[in-house]
Amino acid sequence: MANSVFSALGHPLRRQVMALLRKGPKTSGELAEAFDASWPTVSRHLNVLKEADMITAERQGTSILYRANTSVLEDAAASILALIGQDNGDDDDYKEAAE
Amino acid sequence: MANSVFSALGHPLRRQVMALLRKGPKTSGELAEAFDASWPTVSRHLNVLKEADMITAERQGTSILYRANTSVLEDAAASILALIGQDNGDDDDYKEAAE
DNA sequence: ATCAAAATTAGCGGTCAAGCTAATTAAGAA
DNA sequence: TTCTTAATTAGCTTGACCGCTAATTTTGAT
Repeated sequence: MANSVFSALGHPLRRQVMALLRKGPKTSGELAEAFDASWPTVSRHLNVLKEADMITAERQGTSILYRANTSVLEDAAASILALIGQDNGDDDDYKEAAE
Repeated sequence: MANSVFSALGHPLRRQVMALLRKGPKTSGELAEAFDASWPTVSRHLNVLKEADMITAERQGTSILYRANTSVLEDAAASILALIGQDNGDDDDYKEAAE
């Protein structure tokens, strides 16, 4: 969902995780070592990304492999562009519409 | 900056404000009436958007006109696409890089 | 069964976001 | 000046987020 994806992107560490995963899957340990933050802290950020469906986790023996889910990011970019597109969505009243 | 833009997009009311402003400038009052939230609440959301440089405010007599700043959203969309692009940014170590 | 490594969960303290009502500023009209 | 309307700021409460250390789970090896 849009809320969780944009909120997840709001933290620089999480954007950097996505940038790292762009180049291929990585284990939690590899990701944790790439940052100054403690391992539990990185792990929690990974969980935020997973909740937003931006990454997938797969057990690989003793480690867990994370992969980026690029389609969610494509959708996010598209929804931003829709916000500034000229195609007219002509309703003006958002009362009761907020989640 | 990326942090504030994505965080701002994390709230549905703020995305809806941007969607409304896509169709032309509006006063704070017009925006406040479009939502269920109280006027002060909407006003604070507008301030978040302004801090993120996503809108501009201009006094117009007794009202204040808000306009969308589309270039910031274009940049945001581009930076998401960069996160999933194939062009190789070959550094793997984000230690000390987090803000 | 035991041990070590990988990773998450629990728990704590501090800060920040979100909503409201009430009070205050700013501008224009009478 | 005084009054009304537009909008923000102030103050408060609630809940979420962020970082850490310590404890727990899970897997695989001995």
